[in-house]
Amino acid sequence: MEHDVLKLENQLCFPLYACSREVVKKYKPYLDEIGLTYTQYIAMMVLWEKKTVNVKSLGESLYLDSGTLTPLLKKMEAMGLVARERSEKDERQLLVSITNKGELLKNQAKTIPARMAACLNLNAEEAGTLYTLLYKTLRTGESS
Amino acid sequence: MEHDVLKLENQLCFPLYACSREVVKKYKPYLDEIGLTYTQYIAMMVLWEKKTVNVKSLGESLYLDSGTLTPLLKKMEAMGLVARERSEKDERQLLVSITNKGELLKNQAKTIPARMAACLNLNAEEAGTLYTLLYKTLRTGESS
DNA sequence: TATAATTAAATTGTTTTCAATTTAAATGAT
DNA sequence: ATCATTTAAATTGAAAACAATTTAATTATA
Repeated sequence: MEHDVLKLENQLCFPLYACSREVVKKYKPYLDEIGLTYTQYIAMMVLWEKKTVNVKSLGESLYLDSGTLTPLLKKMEAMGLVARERSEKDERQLLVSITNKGELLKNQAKTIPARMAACLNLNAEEAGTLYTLLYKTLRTGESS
Repeated sequence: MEHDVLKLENQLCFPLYACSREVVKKYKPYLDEIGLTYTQYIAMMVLWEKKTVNVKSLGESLYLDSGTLTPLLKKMEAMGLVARERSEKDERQLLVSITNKGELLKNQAKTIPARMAACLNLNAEEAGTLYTLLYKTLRTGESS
């Protein structure tokens, strides 16, 4: 009865990986209602809060790089949710700004968090603990 | 100072999604040493334990479907890590079996979990709590 | 038995993600 | 001022993941 360090059920990373994908999948029906993918949804969250961000800082917020964000933002621009324009102060930077249409979407989105939370059957304390541990892990070696 | 339910920092799903990707990225240098991707690595874990599984049950173990697994397993077959053959009892099923070469890889892999754990800076209690909460969330609505 | 329904993989097409490179702009050093 | 370095996005190419469909085999039903 050895403790096998390579057994799937003895890993911490695996439930993290699987849980993340399953939870994102659970969002799909709600996000379909407002025409967003999960990645677009979290990008909109940043924009609902900040109104304008450059790609770099959006990427830092979402832990995504320009390889992911550039096509995502072009599609969101085509959907009329954001505008993209170069910074005048620094032409290297692309400023992404929320449009009126993007602002209006927030009204339709605001019921989603509560409906999702209801899916998860964690109580408030458990959710808080999970949140804290995930952010602690996320901040590990932020330098990478 | 309203509590904005659509603020990124008020979400539980986001650190889950970001943390999962960051942790998988942390595996990369270790997995590169043995020539596996993360998905191949967790598939190997199931095979190191079970020796033979069909695609369906492998998918249930990993929360992945044949659309992901078929190309993954074909590549792993080309790498000589697994063999693929139809079940004689039920020709619909494809049996995936570990090869000698696949078995040997376990020796090289066995140092990985401890080295990864050292990266995460969670103590044993925190890791245990996180593990439990992730599996609780993962099992929510297993019917999906 | 014949037909319908179900199941398991594979396939197709799309999206996401990431690594690595490229391009262009800004900054720093000589 | 010139050249080197750094930085920000974009691009390219590959892998991963998923939805939806297809194919073939099995099981259930009429």
